[in-house]
Amino acid sequence: MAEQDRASSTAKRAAKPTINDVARLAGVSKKTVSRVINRSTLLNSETRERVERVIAELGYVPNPQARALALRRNFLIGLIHDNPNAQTVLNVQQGILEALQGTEFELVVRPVDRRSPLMIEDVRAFLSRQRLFGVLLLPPISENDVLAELCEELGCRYVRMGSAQLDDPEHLVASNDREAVREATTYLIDQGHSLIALIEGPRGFRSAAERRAGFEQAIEAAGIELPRNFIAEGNYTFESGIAAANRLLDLGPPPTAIFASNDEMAAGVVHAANQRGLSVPENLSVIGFDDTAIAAHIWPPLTTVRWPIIPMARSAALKLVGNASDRAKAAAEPSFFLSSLVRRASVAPPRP
Amino acid sequence: MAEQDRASSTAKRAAKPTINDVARLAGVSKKTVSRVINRSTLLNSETRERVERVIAELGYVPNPQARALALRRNFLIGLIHDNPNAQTVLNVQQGILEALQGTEFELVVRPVDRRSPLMIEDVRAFLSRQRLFGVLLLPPISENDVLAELCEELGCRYVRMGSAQLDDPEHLVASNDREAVREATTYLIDQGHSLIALIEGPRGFRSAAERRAGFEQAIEAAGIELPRNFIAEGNYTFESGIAAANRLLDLGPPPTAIFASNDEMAAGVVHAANQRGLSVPENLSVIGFDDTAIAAHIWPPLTTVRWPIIPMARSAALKLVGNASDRAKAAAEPSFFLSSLVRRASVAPPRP
DNA sequence: GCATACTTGGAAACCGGTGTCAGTGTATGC
DNA sequence: GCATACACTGACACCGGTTTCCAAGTATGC
Repeated sequence: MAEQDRASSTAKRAAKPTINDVARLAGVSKKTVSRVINRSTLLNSETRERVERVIAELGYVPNPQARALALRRNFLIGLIHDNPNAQTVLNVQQGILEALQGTEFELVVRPVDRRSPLMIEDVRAFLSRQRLFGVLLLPPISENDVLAELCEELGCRYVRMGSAQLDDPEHLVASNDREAVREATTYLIDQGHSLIALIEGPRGFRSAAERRAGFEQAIEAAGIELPRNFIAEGNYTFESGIAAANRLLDLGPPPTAIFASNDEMAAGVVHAANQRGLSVPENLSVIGFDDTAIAAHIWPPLTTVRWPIIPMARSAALKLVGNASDRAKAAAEPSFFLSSLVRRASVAPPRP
Repeated sequence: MAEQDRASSTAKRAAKPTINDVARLAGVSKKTVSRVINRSTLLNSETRERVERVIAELGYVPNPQARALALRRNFLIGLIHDNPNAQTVLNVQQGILEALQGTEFELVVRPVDRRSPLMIEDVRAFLSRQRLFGVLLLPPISENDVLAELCEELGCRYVRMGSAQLDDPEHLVASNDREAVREATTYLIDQGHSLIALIEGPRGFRSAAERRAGFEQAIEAAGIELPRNFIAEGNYTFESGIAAANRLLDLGPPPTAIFASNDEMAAGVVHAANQRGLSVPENLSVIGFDDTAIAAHIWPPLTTVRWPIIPMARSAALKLVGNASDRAKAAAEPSFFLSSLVRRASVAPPRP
């Protein structure tokens, strides 16, 4: 019953020419056609031409499912992420697709819920079901070592993106968040600020720890002594930025500058300042991190750290698929990217 | 050479149990295992149990490529889009994935460039190569009839999303943009505005035309006579919103309220107003469209039209995959969604 | 008790490609 | 002129599932 149903529902689809049709019309064997498709060098140019003519005539396109079965691997790259920022995720997708352009690989997206206890099992089911060629892991979930081990266990290639230490260039594409944040904080200090607060990312995230470390290094280097509660925690969302800003601005004395660990939270800080009748940058300087679209689009335009996520994603994807054909090239793909400060209008010297 | 290389590169991957292993260990034939997997009713419950035990023991998962080959269809849904708004695209992905949750379908994303002359050929290559189960088309590219015909021609199921007329409920999920914009414009009129400008979307887009029609209906119903140049064109980006706002605010007299055809452009209007020292909503009222994250995140929070894109995407996906198993259910899936006004803080009566 | 219908399970073909290996035809070496 | 090497091609098995077809077992009707 169910079987019949399924059969009839596919019956209407147009029958496509197969490799057998091509072989028959060209008067050669399947294998020869396969050789033409795969650019084998062991081929008489006359035969190749004849087969190619038939292929063009028929509009033959190899069936990727059959290929995947015979080759015991498919051409799907997975993107596993739980990043809350839409622009970041889309930028990553863009970078990956740039790298995949012209190849036979396609991108399958898989958002997951970091907080779900079933997350790991969910990913396990996904990976064993689909047997992807490989996966890319986006921060913050890329920091989860269990996930990386799961990939190893299931024999699935993977590349992690993030601000982690450069301990494994084959599986990691990273950026120098720590130095970039130090630079940004030093910029605030150079502008004359000494009451500088930090809104950090969630505890347990390497990116959060790296950014905090950069902040603290700069503060320490300047010999500044900060009140303990000048470090607030957020969870990378706009709302958490508002909440953290309100906590900080209620302090006595309040900070004259706030570094938020991503743009989303920085936008929340600007929002909270506006709500309180404080103007940015006159009453409060703000710096964000990421340089996503929102940074340029709010008022005032946000001074922020540009995180080169698109090149990072492209590089990660090349590393992943390059691994298949050209290991050397894949290994040569850069694993480390530099973030840098973008100066816009949300920073000014503190009012005397 | 190349063949050898490929073979060796896959050799390291863990060998997974196949249906043959299960059959052998359970002491039954492949077909019986297949029947268990596919929940066929023609099975002794004792046999089923035995097979299921072996499946669990081995951790057997059917190979989707082999299934796809045998069934002559795969389990991939494509999302073809050229939407400039990250939040919209991600919301759509979220809606689709909610619908696909628990099914064997996966989502493949495919951004395209609407302006490229190769776009159609690009999509054709994509569709004939991958032989997807079906595709979802996002606006604005969903309005391209050539694309829909291409899907028909290639025998690829499709569902279009957009603000188009409800002419084909099997292939379309739409919203009532026109009425929603009329409502929003009427709200501005009720607040006392009569110098109301429109920033419309690009010519040739049905969504742009629908929204403009709603605007004009409201203006006409109120008996307002607008200067011709109170309708400016944008292209749905933040920057085009700034440019259009500057053109409008340079007019004499300038508008006291601006309706922008999406939030991105509305944010640009707010940005431009701030740059000119105008405050929103005191000196200028602004309404957007979409209710994406940016609407709530800029200051002041944007009054906007909520476009129920997530439920629309979910419904579109259900329509697409439901089509396979349960035509009736798919047809029953709603094809029409209501947009409604969300009142925030960017609208106030005009200053006397 | 036997014919019949209905379950249940297996053998073999098939989906559309790729890998292995043997066979043919031509160039080269002696 | 014959043996050998090499380039090219095809027959066939195989990837891991589903489907067709048939046979055997079992329940039911008479």
